[in-house]
Amino acid sequence: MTALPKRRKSVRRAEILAAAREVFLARPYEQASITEIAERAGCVVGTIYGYFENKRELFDAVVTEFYDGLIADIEPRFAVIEGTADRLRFLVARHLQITVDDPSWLKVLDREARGAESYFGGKLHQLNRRYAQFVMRTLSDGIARGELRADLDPQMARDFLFGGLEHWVRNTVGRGRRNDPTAVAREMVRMLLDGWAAAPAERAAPWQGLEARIAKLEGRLKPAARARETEASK
Amino acid sequence: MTALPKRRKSVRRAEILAAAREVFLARPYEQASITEIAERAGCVVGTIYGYFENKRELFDAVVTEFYDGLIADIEPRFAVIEGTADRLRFLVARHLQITVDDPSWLKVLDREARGAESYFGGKLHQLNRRYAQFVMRTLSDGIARGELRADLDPQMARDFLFGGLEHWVRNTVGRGRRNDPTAVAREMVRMLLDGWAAAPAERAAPWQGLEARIAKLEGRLKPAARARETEASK
Amino acid sequence: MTALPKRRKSVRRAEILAAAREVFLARPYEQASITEIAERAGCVVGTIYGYFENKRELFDAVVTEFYDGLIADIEPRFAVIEGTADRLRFLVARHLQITVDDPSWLKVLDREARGAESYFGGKLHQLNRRYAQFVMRTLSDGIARGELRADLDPQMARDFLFGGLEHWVRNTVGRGRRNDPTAVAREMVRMLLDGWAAAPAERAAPWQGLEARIAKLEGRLKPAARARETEASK
Amino acid sequence: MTALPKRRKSVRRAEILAAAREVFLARPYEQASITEIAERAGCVVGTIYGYFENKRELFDAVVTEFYDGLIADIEPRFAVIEGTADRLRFLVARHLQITVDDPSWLKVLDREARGAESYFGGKLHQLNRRYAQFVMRTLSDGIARGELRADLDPQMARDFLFGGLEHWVRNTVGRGRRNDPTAVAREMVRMLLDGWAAAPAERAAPWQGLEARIAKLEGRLKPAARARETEASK
DNA sequence: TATGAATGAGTGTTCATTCAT
DNA sequence: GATGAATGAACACTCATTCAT
Repeated sequence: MTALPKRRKSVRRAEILAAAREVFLARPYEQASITEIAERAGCVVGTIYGYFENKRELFDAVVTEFYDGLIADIEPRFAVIEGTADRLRFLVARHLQITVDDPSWLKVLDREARGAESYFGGKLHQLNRRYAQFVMRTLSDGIARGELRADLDPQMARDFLFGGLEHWVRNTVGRGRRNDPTAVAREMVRMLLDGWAAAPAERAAPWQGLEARIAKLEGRLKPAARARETEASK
Repeated sequence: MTALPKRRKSVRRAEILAAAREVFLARPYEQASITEIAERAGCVVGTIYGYFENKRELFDAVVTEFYDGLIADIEPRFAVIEGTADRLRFLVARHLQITVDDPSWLKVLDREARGAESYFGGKLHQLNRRYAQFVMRTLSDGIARGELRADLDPQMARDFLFGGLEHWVRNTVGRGRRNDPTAVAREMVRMLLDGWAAAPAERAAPWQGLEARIAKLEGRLKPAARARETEASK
Repeated sequence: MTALPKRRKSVRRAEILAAAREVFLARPYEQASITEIAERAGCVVGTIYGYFENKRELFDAVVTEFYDGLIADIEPRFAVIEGTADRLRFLVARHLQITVDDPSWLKVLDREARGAESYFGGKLHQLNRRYAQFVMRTLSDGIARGELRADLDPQMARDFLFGGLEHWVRNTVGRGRRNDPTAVAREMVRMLLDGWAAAPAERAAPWQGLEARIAKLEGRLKPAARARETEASK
Repeated sequence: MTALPKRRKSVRRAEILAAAREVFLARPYEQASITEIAERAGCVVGTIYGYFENKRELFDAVVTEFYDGLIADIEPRFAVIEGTADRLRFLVARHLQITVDDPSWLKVLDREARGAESYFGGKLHQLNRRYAQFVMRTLSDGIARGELRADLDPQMARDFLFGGLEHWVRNTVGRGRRNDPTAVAREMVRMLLDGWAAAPAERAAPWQGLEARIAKLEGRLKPAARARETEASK
């Protein structure tokens, strides 16, 4: 009899957003219909336009919400990891975890988010940059600390990291295969890091001094002895 | 009212194909319209259906034509390159060349790979596999010859190569920046190859011999001299 | 540009239904176009799809409406008629009355029954069965009461009744000739009933009693009178 | 090497006709396509228009061919049957035989042939009339010979015969049930003929005279006796 | 603020028919 | 006479968006 407490705008908005997320995860943008979103949100189409300008803005809001959650989840945990390899393993595993939580998210992000011509400089691009910053920071820090080669191009490295993840997910998870984020992350980072790592002091040490020592030694030897040495080294 | 002057079937087909290529390069599949293709081809929609069963088949024909040309171009040149690094540099540079010829191609290819669920096992997937075979062969050969680590996962490596290329292209060319395929390819391959390279055991060979030479040399020297050497090497 | 003034949903629905009835009565299903229905309903095609899922459902709704009205009209009047002949005359006359109200109805009904292979078991088939039940009940009751031959096949009888009506209507009304349902029904039922009627044994009852009365009477008369009677009856 | 003997026009025409028959039997008129007919006939669409004005004319030719064959088959056999019942049984059985030979024919004839508004007076109507003449002749002859009631309306009887057959076939054969033309024909004709038959002399006789006799008798009786009779008849 | 009926331009696809070769 | 490429109007159906209530 007494009216239910009036729903605040934010509640309604959240309902619509939740419904939109469901639908956008289930269908490609073009095929996702406002009508279906309204149905799931328990309101009518017109109502949605009271909260969002149009379909695209609603989609952007859904993606924003996702990125915000993702970044909020990563931030504090990332902050306490120091080593370059550890950080990369964490970030890669966290990225792969997305596909475990809902395999559709990466599809949506890759396919739809970057589809629009207006992507660069847009809202979604900013969000993606914020997310990618974790990797960029890891790489710059790694270079600064000497854990990564000084001549590594961080942009390029980032592209190969995310691009590789995208393709691997598409070919693996996209085909219905399971994956263990932690184990896969370890393997990926190992593969990449061996190439991106700065030549460690100890790795080069064994032979860096040798040439010099040999030269010195050999210089001292008699011509005869030297001749014999040359013979033996064949 | 009256039909255009008759043309040879193959000519008309080529015109439609060319028009379709233009349109499919300009818009995502869903947004590309048969009507627009017909307009650009200078015929009516009905005519197109005399040459292609439906929109999807037309799209497939466009992509097939592209892949066929690409593969035909690569095949003979790839066949005469032997070294793993050389092969990779060639393949990466050739891939980047696509974006120079028409920056939209890779967008189309990637978009559609992500598109229809029927992708895997389909026509386009086959073509993509044929193309990717150049990389896969390079990787297997590299492993067989000991130029790449025996425990390298070729699928994963391929995913990171193509995925990385895709992202890099999107972020670079996609933003209207120019690129020099050869130079970029060199940098990319260097970055990846240092990590994919064969394990230290084989790679160390050049300096493993040095140890022996040093030992021999040092064994011959007087203890006094040896003491002095040790001092100097600090 | 601007929407027509809002109407109550049921009103619009009725308008569309009425327009659809007109069109479906005028053209075979395949040739009836949604566009034309929309025009007659005074709305755009899209509006129709707000009320009906698709063309078929709209058609079914039109036919359903018709059958519902027909059955509702027949039911109470049929309920109070007992004799088999009376019932049949009523049902046949009512059926013919349809053609007087709108000569196209029977064409539509027959056409569609012959149409989709999915007819049997479908919605329309159910409706047709409900309607045909009046005849089937009449026939079974008639057999049960001994007014119809025990070996009459009710299905076959029903087929000949409705089939005959269909052909007769097609050849008579279909050619623009008028008909008086009541008179024609009487003639039809007479034609059929003489054949479907119960066997002579039961039918003879009315005059079987006469024999007895005659025998009694004659038995009282003088032989002379009786002789003369016999003579005269030749 | 030597050219095959040129096909005469009639051969080509027959091929097209045969192909058209196949297609029109397989699909409703609207869905039967000239292209498919051309394919089955081993020629191209254009060729067909060299032999037939348009699709409708081709359809009519197919139906004509069918009716011609049917009539030619019936004519000589019908000519030697005299009795009304025998003739009807023959005609009904022959009609049902059509469904055994190819169950689609009656569907085609009923659905398509009479669909066109231009049916009456048209070619197909003429053919149907010729076919129906066998029944009409049987009925008139039957009346003339006294085998059928003088007041039987032959048109109406014919409609019920063919209409009944059509419905019965639709409900029986159309549902995939088998039928034995001869047996079914016997049952149908029995059902109809008992009703259409003229009242045989002996059937009416028993009571036709009785009334008269009773009247006479009763007229002679004394009022007292008559009173008693009335009492008893209750 | 919420509603939801109406809009109308849009989609891919079909096919009988024509006519230049 | 045969060809078959081209036509072009027609089709059912969709859906983001608007706006009077």
